[in-house]
Amino acid sequence: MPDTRRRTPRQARSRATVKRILSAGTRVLETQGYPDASTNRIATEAGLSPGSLYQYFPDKEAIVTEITHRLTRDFAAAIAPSLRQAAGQPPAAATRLVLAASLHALQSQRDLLGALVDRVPNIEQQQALASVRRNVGDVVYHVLAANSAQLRQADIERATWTIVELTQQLLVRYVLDQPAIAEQDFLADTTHTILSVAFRDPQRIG
Amino acid sequence: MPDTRRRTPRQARSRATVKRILSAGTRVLETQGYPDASTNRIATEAGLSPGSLYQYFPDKEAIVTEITHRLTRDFAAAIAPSLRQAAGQPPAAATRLVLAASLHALQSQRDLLGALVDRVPNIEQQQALASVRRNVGDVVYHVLAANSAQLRQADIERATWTIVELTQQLLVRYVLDQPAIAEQDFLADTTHTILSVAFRDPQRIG
Amino acid sequence: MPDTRRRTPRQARSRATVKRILSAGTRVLETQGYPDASTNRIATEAGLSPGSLYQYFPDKEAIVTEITHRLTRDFAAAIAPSLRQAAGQPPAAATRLVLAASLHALQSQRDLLGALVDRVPNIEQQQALASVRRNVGDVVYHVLAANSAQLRQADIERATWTIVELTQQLLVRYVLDQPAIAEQDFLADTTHTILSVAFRDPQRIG
Amino acid sequence: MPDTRRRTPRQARSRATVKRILSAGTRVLETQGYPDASTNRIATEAGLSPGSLYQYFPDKEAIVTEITHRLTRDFAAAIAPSLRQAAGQPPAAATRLVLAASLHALQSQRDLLGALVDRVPNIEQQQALASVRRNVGDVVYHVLAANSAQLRQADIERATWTIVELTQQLLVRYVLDQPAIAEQDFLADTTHTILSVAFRDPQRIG
DNA sequence: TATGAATGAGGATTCATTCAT
DNA sequence: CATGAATGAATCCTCATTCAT
Repeated sequence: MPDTRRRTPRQARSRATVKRILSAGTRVLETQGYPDASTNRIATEAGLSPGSLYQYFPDKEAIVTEITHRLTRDFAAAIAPSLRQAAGQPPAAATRLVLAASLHALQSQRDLLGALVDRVPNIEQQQALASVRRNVGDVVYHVLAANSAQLRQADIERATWTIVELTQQLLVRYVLDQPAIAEQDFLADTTHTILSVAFRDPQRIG
Repeated sequence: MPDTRRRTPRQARSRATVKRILSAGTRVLETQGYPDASTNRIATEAGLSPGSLYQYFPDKEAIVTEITHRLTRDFAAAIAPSLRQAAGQPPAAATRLVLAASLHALQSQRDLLGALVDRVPNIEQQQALASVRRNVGDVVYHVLAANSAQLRQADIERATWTIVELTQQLLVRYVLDQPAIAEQDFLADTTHTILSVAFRDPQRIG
Repeated sequence: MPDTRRRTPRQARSRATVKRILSAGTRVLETQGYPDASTNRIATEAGLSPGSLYQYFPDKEAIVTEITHRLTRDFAAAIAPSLRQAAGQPPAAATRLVLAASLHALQSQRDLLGALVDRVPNIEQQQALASVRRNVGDVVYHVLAANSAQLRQADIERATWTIVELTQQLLVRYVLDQPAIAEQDFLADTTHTILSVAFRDPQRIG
Repeated sequence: MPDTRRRTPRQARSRATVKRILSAGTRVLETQGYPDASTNRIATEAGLSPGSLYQYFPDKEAIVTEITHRLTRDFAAAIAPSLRQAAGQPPAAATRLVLAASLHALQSQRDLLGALVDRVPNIEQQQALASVRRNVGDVVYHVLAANSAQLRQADIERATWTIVELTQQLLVRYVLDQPAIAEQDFLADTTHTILSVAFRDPQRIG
C-alpha cells in the first residue's frame, strides 16, 4: 500500500484537506459513479479549486486508489482482533467470530462499499482487495491445515479458494442488497456453508 | 429484456447491421475495455459511419445493454435444456447438471464475460443478470420445496438467496480467474457446497 | 515530409477546411506567437469548433508542422526552376539567379516566415528547414566542385557550410527586418559575399 | 537594460537570492527548455518557495529576460578588451581578434546559448541582443569608415548590416552545431568573409 | 438510409500568481 | 522576508451526438 499522495502532509491543514478530498471523492463516487466522478466535481465537492487537488494527488486514479486502500486498510484493521481471537478456537467458533467482525466492518462502511463495488470497475477493486484476500486466505488455509483430520478432501488450496470467494460474495451482497434475512441467520448459514466446504461433518466441528 | 433498438428491423439488411454493431461492440469491449469503448471506435469496427449507429441504437448505453442482454439471453438459452432435464432428477444430479451446463456456457463466452464483469460497472450488469438470476432462483426454490423433508431449515427463500449468490460468484470467478482446480473437482465441490447449504445430509441427497 | 493530416481528405470541403485551419494557424502564429497559439484559438479563428480540428490533425504539433512544411515545400518549389536554370551557368550568374528567386519566394510569404522564424522555437524550424538546406547545400557543393580550380581552399564542405549558413541568415533577415537596402544592392552584395567565401578571385568568376 | 527586478536588493542576502534564482532558471532552461521552465520548477531548483520568487521578480518573463540580459552583458564584457585592443589594429587583425574573443565567449556559455537561441522565441532574444549588435555594429562602422579608401563600395551602413548579420549567425551556429571545422579554419574563413564584404582586396587589408 | 463533417460540453491537468500565516 | 496552500483560467484533447447532404 504505497503512499500515493504527492507529498507527505506535515501540517494539520494539509491532512485535513486530504481527508476532505477523499471524503468528497467518496461522496461523488457514491452519487455519480466512477465514470462521472470527474476531478472537477470532486474538487468542487471538497470546496477546493481544481488545481488544489493536484497538490495532494498526482492524478485522478490516485484518489480512487487511496479511497479503496483506505477501505481495505480499515477493514483489515477492523477484523484483525477477531482474527487473533479466532486463532485459539475451534473452526466453527472461529469462523463465526471472523464473519461477524467482517460483517460489522462492512456495514459500517456500507455507502463507500456500495460506491466501490458497484460503480468502480472490478479490475481496480481487485488490486486493492488482493491484500485482504491474501490475509484472509492465509488464515483459512492454516485453520484447515490444523484440522486436516476432519477435512472432506486433501486439497486445502482448493477449499481455501472456494471459501474465500463465496464468503466475500455473501458478505458484500448481504450488506449491499440487504435481503430479508436476519443477521443471526445469515451468520449461522454462512458459517455452516463455509464449514461444509471443508469438513466432513460440519455439525461436529463446532 | 426490453427492445432497446430504435425500430424493429424488419429487413434482413437491418438485422445484419445490428448484428455487426453488436459484435463490433463486443470486440471493442473485449479489447479496449468499457471506458475506451467509444461509439466511434465501435462504428469503425463495424464498418459504419458514426451517424449510422444512431439509426439502430438510441445511444451508447443501449449498445452495451443489448450486448449484455444477448450474453444473458444466450446463457439462459444454453442452460435451458439442462434445467428441463434436471426437473425429474434428484437434487445432486440436478445441481451438477445445471452447474456443468452453466460452466460451459460461461466458458464459451469468457472474453466477453471478462469485459463485462471486470470492466463494466456492476450496477449495469445487475439489471441484465436480474432475469437470469430470477429464473435460476425459481428453479432452486422449486427443487428445495420439492425436497422439503430433507432441508436443514424451513426458510427456503434464505437458502435460495445463499445458493444463487455463491453459485454465481464461484462460476464467474472460476471461469475468469482460472484457478488451478480441475473442472471435475470444481463441479464436485460446488455441487457439494450448494447441497450443504440446503440439506441436512448432502451425501444422501444425491 | 510525411502527411501529418489524420486522413486524406477526398472531398473539396475537407480540403478547404484543412486550408482554413492552416491559414488560421498561420494568422494566430503571426499575431499571438507560438506559446499562445492555442488549439482553441486556432479553431475559433478558423470558424470551427475545437473538436473539428482533430478530425484533420492528430494534435497541435501536427498543425504547426504542416504549416512549416508547407512553407518549406512552397519555397523549394519556387526556387526549383532557378536551380535548374543555374545548372549551366557560371557561378556568379548562377548564384544571383538562385538568390533572386529565393528572395522573392520568401518575400511572398513574409508574414508566415516572420511568424515561424521569430515566434516558433528554433528547434522546430530546423527539422522543417533541414531538407531545403540539404538541397541547397548539395547544389552549392556541386557548383564548387565543378569549379575547383578557382577555389580559395580545398575544403569544399567547409565552404558549403559557411555559404549555406550566411545565405539563409541574410535572406531571412533582409526580408523580415527590411533594412534600408535596395534589393539590387542586397543581391549584388550577397552574391559577392558568397563568391568570396569560395573563390580566389570573385570578380573574375562571373 | 532596465532593472526588471522588483526592488533593488541592497542587502547581500537578497543579491545572493537573486543569483540563486537566475542560475536555477538557467539550469532549468538548459535542461527543460523554455516551455517546460515553470516558475515552480525554478523555485524548487533555487531552493525557494514559489511565493518567494515574486519578491525578486515581478513575473516569469522578467526572469528569462534577466538571464538573457546577463548572457548579453557577460558577452559584451568578455569581448570588450578585444574591441579596445582591436582599435589600433589593421582590419584583418582587428577582425580576427574580435572574432576569436566572441567565439570563446560564446563557447563558454554554450548550454545557455543553446537553450536561449533554440528554445526561446527569437523575438525575445532580439531585444536582448539589440544592444550587443548595436555595439558591434558601431565598431564595424568605425573600422570601415577609417579605411574608406579600400572599401568595395561607398555604402558603409549596408556593409555593416551584412557583416553583423552573417557574423552573428556563423558564430552562433558554429558553437551550437559544432560542424567538423577546425577552430583556426573557422576563424580564418570568417575573417576572410567579413573582409570580403567590405574591402576591395581582402588579402591586402590584413 | 448512409454519410462523415461538425459540434461543444466536458475531461484531466498545468502553472503563473496570490495571500494568509 | 519566507512560506506553501490555494487559486482558477487556460491548456490540449475526447467523444457522444447531430444534421446537412
